[in-house]
Amino acid sequence: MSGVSLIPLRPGARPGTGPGARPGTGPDARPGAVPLGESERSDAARNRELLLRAAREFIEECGVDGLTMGTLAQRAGVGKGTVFRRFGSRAGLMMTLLSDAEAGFQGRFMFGPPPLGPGAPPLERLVAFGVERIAWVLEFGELARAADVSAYNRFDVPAAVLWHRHLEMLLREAGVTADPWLMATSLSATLEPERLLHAVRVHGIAPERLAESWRELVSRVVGKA
Amino acid sequence: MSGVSLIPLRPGARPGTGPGARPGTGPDARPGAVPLGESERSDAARNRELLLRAAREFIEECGVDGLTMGTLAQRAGVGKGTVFRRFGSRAGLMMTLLSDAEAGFQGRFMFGPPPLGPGAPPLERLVAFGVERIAWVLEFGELARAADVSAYNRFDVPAAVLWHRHLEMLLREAGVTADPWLMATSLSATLEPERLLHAVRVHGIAPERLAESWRELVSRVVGKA
DNA sequence: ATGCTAAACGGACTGCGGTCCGGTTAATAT
DNA sequence: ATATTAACCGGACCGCAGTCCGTTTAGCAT
Repeated sequence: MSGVSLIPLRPGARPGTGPGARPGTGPDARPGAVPLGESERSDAARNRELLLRAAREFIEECGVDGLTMGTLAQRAGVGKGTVFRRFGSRAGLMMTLLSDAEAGFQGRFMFGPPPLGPGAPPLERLVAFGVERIAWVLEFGELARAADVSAYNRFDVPAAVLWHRHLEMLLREAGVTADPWLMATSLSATLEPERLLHAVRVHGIAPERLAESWRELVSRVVGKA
Repeated sequence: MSGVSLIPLRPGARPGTGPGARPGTGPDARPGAVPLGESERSDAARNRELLLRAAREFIEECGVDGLTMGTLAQRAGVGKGTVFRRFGSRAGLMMTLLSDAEAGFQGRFMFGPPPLGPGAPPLERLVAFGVERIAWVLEFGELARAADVSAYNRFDVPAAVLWHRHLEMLLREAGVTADPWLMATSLSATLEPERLLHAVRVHGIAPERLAESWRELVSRVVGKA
């Protein structure tokens, strides 16, 4: 429970107010991006912590799918409106819950030691990225699935954009000249939580096999098969 | 409005009764797979046609997202329960609406003329499959998106299993020995309606560019770059 | 025609995500 | 201490997907 995302998962800058908050209605109105540095009222901060703690407890007991916004509000002893003001939506809540894990992953592939971080050859970094991501999804995928907002803009969440750019950059460095943007899109698709979880849970695919297939795929894509 | 799926989109054999119908409760109970050949009561058939017609009209006017089950029932002049008994769920309704287009696509890649159908070299068939699929998604993707049931088993819908097997077979024929099953999974992921639609609608990617990238991808995967 | 029964019908009902708005309170200025 | 006010609070409310169950009816046997 510490650290803030290097790149936030959600567009809104503040950890509390999500994009779901109504724009421009009533005194609560606040533009999506706050100038940063604005502080939170003490009761708001207290309730946020209360809610996050309650949410984690509840998920521990009943699983991600068992958590409803109403129950959470009740359990935390606050009104339902408060939950939605803080997190914008159920997906927003899940993103907040994920933000530490996400920040850790981002930190490792951007600044960490090779081969995941900078310093290794691009192909090795690509392989490491996928392998690490697969492990990450196996650990946090349930939450990640619940954090997927249903609209298209699921791919425009800052974290997703960051992974995509990272993949695209590595592809370019590896010498892929044929539409690296779309190639990165295809690679991202391969690493989607829903599919990965399905392969493991329903078809009993071993994680190592996923990793090996990823290695094969990226090797062929960069032409070093 | 003719023709029935070669491989149904939904597990239930009958065009009406979906998997969502409660199993074993009350007189309506009917096992998922009916022995086939069982006939439909005339009022049921009439209402099904009524509902499908109304649904198509409504979608024409208000778009897929504008269609709610309650409104549809009202518009067709039947009860809400009837809509759900017929189609099981909103996703089931959408699948039914898609079934003609889906059957057409299936027929073309399984029995149609090369290069999509049998007769062409596997790589060419792979390329054709993706290109055709991209065009299909651009036409029916909105409906396909709404037909995606939210659970994992979205990938276990018969039609999805069929595409997957088709891709896997072509990969094997093309000489891919490294885990064709997972490779087919990655390729399927690339062709998902949600991502394709996002690329086109949000990022303004031209369909030809999608097709070209697909060609590049499969070429590299089969090692004929 | 009449009676029987399984299937179909329909609308009230539940639970959930998400919104609204009148009342409350923390922070600041005086 | 007191006044001011912007932010926050809470729970009633809405629309929608999906379920339940008492009622009706098509199809068939007599």
